[in-house]
Amino acid sequence: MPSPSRRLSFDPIAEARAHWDDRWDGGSPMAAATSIMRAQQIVLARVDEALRPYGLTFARYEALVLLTFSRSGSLPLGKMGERLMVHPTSVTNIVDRLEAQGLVRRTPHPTDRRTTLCEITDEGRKVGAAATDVVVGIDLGIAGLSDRESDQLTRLLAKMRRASGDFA
Amino acid sequence: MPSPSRRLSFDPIAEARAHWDDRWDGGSPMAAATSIMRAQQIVLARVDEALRPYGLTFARYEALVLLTFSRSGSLPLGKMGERLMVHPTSVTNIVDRLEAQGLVRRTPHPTDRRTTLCEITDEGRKVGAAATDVVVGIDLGIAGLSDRESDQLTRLLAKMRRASGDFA
DNA sequence: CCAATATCAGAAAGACTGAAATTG
DNA sequence: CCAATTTCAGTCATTCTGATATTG
Repeated sequence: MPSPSRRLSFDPIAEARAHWDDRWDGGSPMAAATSIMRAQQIVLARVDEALRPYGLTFARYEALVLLTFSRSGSLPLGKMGERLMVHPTSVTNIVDRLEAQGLVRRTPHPTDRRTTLCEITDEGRKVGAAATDVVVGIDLGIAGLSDRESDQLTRLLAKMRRASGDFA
Repeated sequence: MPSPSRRLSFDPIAEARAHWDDRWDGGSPMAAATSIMRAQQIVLARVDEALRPYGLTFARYEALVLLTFSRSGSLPLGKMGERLMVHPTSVTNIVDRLEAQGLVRRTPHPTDRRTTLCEITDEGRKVGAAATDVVVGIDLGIAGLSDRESDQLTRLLAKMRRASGDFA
């Protein structure tokens, strides 16, 4: 449990919003940005807790899922970094750990010998599936929203991500 | 800059969503949770970059703003931890650094001698205001949204946070 | 004696910089 | 010779656990 997080009796962001508007312009984006930061803490705490029994962090879990969803079950490390938005050296670290757990293996790229492929193992698929069962089973913090609202949230964040250059 | 992050040619979450729905229920909350995680990376990267000239991280900046907005300009460390959702030892660390920068000072609590107050200094108010000018000036990643959409986003996330026990 | 508060020591995970090795 | 890919060494900031001192 990352945060002892006793429940507050009020919404700290709504309160801060009032102060923002008193002194600065741009209260809307500021409140939205702060909301994103805080929501992320909640989601991350729950997911990491759910993944702990599997020896996975959210970052490693995401890598595993990415490989599961890929056509060949393998991807160049560089591609993984792009998709997961992580530093090249962090990819190395993530794959190191997954490989030590036997969930992925490094294989040479068939044509480009500079690149290394990361391939998910059978065990990796098993663990990934089991972990996903747990993750979809817990309340991700999103449970307070209907599917319609969840999708609306996803859509708004997609618009924001697109404008930020996350994708085209 | 945390992520080299070349722009992708597609939305990775929309793509993953299709795979989710093929194999599991609960695609909506999963996509929303993943969107939150990814949006946070974008916001954090931009804010941290903007704050670097001031020697502040987002966590320390938030602490500074929290004190600025407080009535007396000071708060017990424990209260700060609750508000910022950080571990008690992390509060100690944050305040240590802010104090070393001369932006806050520790003062004894008038009645409860167990607790320590963290008080913002004049310099802290100055730096906090200057940093805020920069933060509201940059594109937080939210610029792709109208104020109306930003507020909608904030509202959805507030609903989610409330349901998650963030506040009552 | 118990609870709350803050701190400390230590460990761990993560992310970054800068450099190197290999290959296209 | 330059660019791309990955790795390594090292550092740094952060965060957690467990323990401790102090006080209510």
